[in-house]
Amino acid sequence: MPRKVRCPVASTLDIVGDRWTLQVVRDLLRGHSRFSDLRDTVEGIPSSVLSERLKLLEREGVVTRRFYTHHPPRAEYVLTAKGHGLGIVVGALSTWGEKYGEHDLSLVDNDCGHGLNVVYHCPTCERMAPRNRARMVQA
Amino acid sequence: MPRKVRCPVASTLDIVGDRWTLQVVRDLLRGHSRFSDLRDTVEGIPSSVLSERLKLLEREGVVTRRFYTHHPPRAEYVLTAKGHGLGIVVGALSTWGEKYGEHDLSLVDNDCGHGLNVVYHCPTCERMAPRNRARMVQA
DNA sequence: GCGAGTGAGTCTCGAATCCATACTCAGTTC
DNA sequence: GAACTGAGTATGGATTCGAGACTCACTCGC
Repeated sequence: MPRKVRCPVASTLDIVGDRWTLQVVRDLLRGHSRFSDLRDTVEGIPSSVLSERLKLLEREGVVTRRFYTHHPPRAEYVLTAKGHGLGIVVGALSTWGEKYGEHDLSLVDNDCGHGLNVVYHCPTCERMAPRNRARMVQA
Repeated sequence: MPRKVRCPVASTLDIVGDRWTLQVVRDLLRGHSRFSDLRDTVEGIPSSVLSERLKLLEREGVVTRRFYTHHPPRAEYVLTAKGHGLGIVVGALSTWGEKYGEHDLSLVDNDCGHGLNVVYHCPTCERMAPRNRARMVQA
């Protein structure tokens, strides 16, 4: 139960603030949707933890569970619009990780094939904002 | 000890994948730099956890510890360039949190005062990329 | 029809973290 | 010189994590 009104960073971290959840979201974004698929692609996750995280994400409206077979119950997990919104968080983590380490995955634009960054953008002025202009303020 | 070469999301989460670390970074970005200051602004953090996180962040080159008084040793923590790079991650969490809940803080452009978003950007083509064009690929 | 296999989890239990609270230590202020 | 402050450390019970075994309901090959 989150406290009444708080910092949006804190309340987001209540949901995704652990080592695994955003890796699950990453792989859901990449099109993996079945339990066993996620267990294999999210390296090192115990199935008990995966099971818990998926339940939490479902409660929070980030994924929906859909049965594609009922008779042996076989579920797949798909991101809601809210869940897709977490893509940019995963992208930001990826961008930072790519910059400061060597990895075998990277984030690219599917059209042009170039590497992508994540930047601040003011939708009102329709322009990008440099990082040092971003401030958190009391509403 | 991170395994050799991995997903940049996973290795970033090795450092910041917990409930507190990105809240500490958020407040460092807002200009809070002393231990007691952070303990008060990061709501609910136990001082032992804050102490541990700051040590980890220092080891990882995200913050540096600087003594502004030696005689009673008084330290302050400042973000490195690497640490400032995490700002965009905090921004992305904030943007998502603001969209899906009520809060009393929000992320704005310091110049124009409008609310900020976080978006993908291709630095090569110098244009923004819609979320659905972002892909993680094998390098 | 029967044994092996598979997908989607649950169970168990020792190990690692977390968190609240108390405490320390070196000055500083009243 | 008593109380306070800033910057942590220590302790110990509660919680969560993680590896692996287990379950359950089928399906497939023979």
